[in-house]
Amino acid sequence: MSQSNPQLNLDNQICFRLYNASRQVTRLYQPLLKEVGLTYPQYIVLLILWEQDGQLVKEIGERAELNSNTLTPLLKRLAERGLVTRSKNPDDERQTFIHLTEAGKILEQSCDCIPAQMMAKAGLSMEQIQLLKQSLDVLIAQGKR
Amino acid sequence: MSQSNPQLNLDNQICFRLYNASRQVTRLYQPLLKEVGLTYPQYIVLLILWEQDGQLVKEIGERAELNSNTLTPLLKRLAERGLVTRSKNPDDERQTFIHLTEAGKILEQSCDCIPAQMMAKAGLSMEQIQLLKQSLDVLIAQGKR
DNA sequence: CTAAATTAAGTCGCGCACGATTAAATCACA
DNA sequence: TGTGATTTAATCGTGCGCGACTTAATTTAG
Repeated sequence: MSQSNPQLNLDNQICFRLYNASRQVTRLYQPLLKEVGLTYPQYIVLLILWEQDGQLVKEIGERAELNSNTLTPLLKRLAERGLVTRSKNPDDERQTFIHLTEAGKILEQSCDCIPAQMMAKAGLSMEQIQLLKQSLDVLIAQGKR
Repeated sequence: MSQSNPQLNLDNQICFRLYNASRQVTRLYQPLLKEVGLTYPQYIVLLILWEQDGQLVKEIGERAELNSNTLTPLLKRLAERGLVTRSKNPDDERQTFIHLTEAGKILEQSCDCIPAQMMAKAGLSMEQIQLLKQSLDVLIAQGKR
């Protein structure tokens, strides 16, 4: 151990685990998402739209914690694939509404089985899941202060 | 709730929290890392080198769970900033050794205070940290199966 | 001893993330 | 009513992540 400061040790660093765990989970999703031709962030955005269709870019951004510099190109790709439409709000031309197309709505059914498959892959008990959720929510809340 | 499948609901999805928490933590690090001019992945790689200097690209990759297609450009940037050197192993010319420069070693001292500051920012108890680590380790292990 | 297989690093292309900036529309209010 | 401030989306540049591939060196198997 050439480490002077034990706190710098990677094994003690929550940051490193979080960074890796997040990428591992994305990798776990990949084979499932590949079947429906979606990337992980695209899937997140569609989850938001399946929850509530016809949202503004800003509203999707607040839910996903992503800004227009990430969302605009992503949404354009979803539009090119015919999963969503992008239309200006005539009452306020600064705003862009995102609506699901029929294809986008139908895709929800194809994704129905993904959460259950992921739960199985993750290998966590319901109890562990609950604890993990709580800890992550604290971290997420801290970032917003 | 326009949601047919309750498992698809974002609030129930661990994936979404993990994805957000990971980015939030990166954002929490940013003001601290900006002072030393590092990105978050660069900091991770330097943590690995501060733990053990003189590693192969492959070894760093195993520790960080990153491949050469991510590491090579990142290491080149660190080399351009004079924090590491890249040198072929004369005994096996396929391999590239990464060594810290003096500047790279000195930078460790500047980063000494980062873990403690992050612990304060994260707002988690030691108990919560331990639980979080355990859950994340399970997820990370699942990804490797 | 050489041909095939393996290994390590690098290259390429795409899609995020995100800071910084811009442009346009709307709002506030003097 | 005009004008400066604010809001919203889009644009731009940089740096990851990662799948797919290439290149070069080394190992192995026959």
